[in-house]
Amino acid sequence: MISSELLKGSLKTIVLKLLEENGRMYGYEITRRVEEITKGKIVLTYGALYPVLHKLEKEGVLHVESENYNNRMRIYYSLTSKGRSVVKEKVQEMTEFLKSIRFIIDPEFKISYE
Amino acid sequence: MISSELLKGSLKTIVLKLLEENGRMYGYEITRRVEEITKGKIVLTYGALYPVLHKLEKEGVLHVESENYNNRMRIYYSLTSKGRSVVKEKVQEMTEFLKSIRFIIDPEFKISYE
DNA sequence: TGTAATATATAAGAATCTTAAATATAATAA
DNA sequence: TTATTATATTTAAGATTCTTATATATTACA
Repeated sequence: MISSELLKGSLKTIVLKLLEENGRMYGYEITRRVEEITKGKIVLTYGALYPVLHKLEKEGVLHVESENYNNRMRIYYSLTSKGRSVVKEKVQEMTEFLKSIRFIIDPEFKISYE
Repeated sequence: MISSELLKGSLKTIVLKLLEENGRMYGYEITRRVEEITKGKIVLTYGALYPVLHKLEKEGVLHVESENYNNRMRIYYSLTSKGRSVVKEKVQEMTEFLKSIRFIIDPEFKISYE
């Protein structure tokens, strides 16, 4: 499993991108999906995820709908129009970051890339 | 330029990898090199870099030599034997992280990869 | 003579994440 | 039937990391 240290800073981007792909999701579902996609390598903790969801809602990036499913509360999140533009910026930035890190981590990559 | 938020957690790995590649470097040189490699996209601040170097020294990961160059103090850092094994772990972890993030950020990548 | 570049240090504060505990229901296994 | 696992969210305390700002000092260049 990937140490949480590396995860710092990328949580928001992960959440927003998943919402862009899937339309709407609830918190628990997001953690499950991330584990599934990364084969257990990235595990989001609830203590990190839920506060981020609340913050993104306050910022007008996410829209919220509470629903009851089998007597269990589910709070669905989806992107607002602001959210759809924020996710594009975040993904662009992440892509630049991935490329930059690869230049450092894997110098061979840089040579073959240029 | 890449927001510092994304950088959180990867600073140590960047520093250690540069030292693995270059043998020994001083702090200021590390910031210059990172800017050069990433074409200014990643900029390390001194307030983040120097404390990390001190910490890695305390942990026995870095070896330190002070030298005087043109009446200017330079503190050279290089990997200890422990450092050489730590950098391998860190790079391995970073590689897994990059791959996992790409699975999320760029779902097309996942399809073509599997 | 002044400004930019070189070179390191560190304190105060902000932001983010971890850990842990709390709450509650449904489903499954023993 | 009872215990455990899975589902679902919340939030507080503490740790960690990074930013911002300030301090110090020399060399190079305009």
